[in-house]
Amino acid sequence: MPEQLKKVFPSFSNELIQDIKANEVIKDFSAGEIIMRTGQYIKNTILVLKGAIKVYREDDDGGEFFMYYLQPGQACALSMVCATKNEKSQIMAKVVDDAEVVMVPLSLMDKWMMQHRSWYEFVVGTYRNRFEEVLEVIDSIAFRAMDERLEFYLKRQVEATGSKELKLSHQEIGSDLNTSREVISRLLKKMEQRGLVVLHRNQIEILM
Amino acid sequence: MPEQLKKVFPSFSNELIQDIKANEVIKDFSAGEIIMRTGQYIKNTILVLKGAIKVYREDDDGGEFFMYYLQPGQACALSMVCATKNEKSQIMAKVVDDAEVVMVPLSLMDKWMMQHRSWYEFVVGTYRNRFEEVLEVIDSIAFRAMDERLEFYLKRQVEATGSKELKLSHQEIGSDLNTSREVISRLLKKMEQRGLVVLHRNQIEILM
DNA sequence: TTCAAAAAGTGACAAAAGTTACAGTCCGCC
DNA sequence: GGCGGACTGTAACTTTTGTCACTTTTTGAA
Repeated sequence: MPEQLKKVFPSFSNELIQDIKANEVIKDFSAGEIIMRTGQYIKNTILVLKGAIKVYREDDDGGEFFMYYLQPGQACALSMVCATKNEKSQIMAKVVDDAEVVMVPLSLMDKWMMQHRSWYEFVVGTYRNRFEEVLEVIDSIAFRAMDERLEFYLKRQVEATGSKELKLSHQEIGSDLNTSREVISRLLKKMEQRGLVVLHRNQIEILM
Repeated sequence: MPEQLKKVFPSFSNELIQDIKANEVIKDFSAGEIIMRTGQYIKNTILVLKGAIKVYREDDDGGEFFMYYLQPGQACALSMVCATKNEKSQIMAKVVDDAEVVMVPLSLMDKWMMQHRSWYEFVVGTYRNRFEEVLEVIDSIAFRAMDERLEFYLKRQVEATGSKELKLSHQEIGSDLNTSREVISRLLKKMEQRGLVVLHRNQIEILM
């Protein structure tokens, strides 16, 4: 297990790995499970060892808006700055590929920040990367119309999954982008006509 | 001057204040000036002593999308995690009320994080607050139509300026929300009819 | 094999937002 | 007091997006 940690988080120092090992709880989640709900109290920082997790922002009427993926080697930025306070989660995290995650008690965060240079750098880097990713999401919704937002969304899925065969239904894309299935179907058809994608049932082949 | 720092940043320890004092450069900016441009290299962390600064996200075609205010006692979150790397600014910051800011060289960031508990807590808190604010901005554009986005925008202006008399033209609101002046005029008129605002030239009186 | 549910295609229409065009109003300045 | 520029109001129109209704296709389970 420490070998796996070291492999997935190569920047961590050996002492840090030891410390994590001494305090870790490893949990398995299967696809479809919800790791964290909006409003729930955050007690742990989450480090992803395996699988894929989609992070959403929710509104009051049940809408879900996709923000980013958590992949192996990454961590939930928000859970890292909740400090000791009784902070509630501002996001919802859903497992899409069977996942294995390390849960680190929040109480250790501050200590490790001071003790472990590699942890400090990881946290700061995580924060910066997430912030920048969220800014790009803002760009797409603030400046772009739905057709471009869809392209942006598909490109991110390709990046995140490392595959050009996306296993997604029009319905799922629609709810990730907070629009309707019909709109997505319409736009995908146009993209197919432009030669950017090939459509199959439950699968989209990206040619871009 | 150290008194002013202590007053505006009451959580800072005396040692931290001394350290800042030893390294600070204080700069004045007048309304309309741009403190930071998109793509510019970040060399300093910015602490606001006085005035008001609006932070924008820009797109390639000259569009500007308002994200949040920087007020006295606050700092630019993004400039705090740029670390030593040659990071480029992802945002644009425009002074709207004559401002006085402390510029702290980025090179000191890491050191202070380790040395000064109160700096560490300030940075982490800044990060959390900005992230949460940005998430709310995402909510407004992802889930809400323009009429509700406008209300959200006006409420934030009231909060930020501490006044219910907003000195804003329809044009400025339109470009902050990345829409046209006409749309804003239309929606404001409707809000006036609903009794939520009173419209004047270059000024909106908020009754909510 | 059949049947129900999920997925996808599509036309028709409604609503929201963006665009164009122009008129009226207020303000500071000469 | 008059002039030019910035600000605001508004009608008419287009485009984009959302919604409704219905069909067809595919898949998996009984």
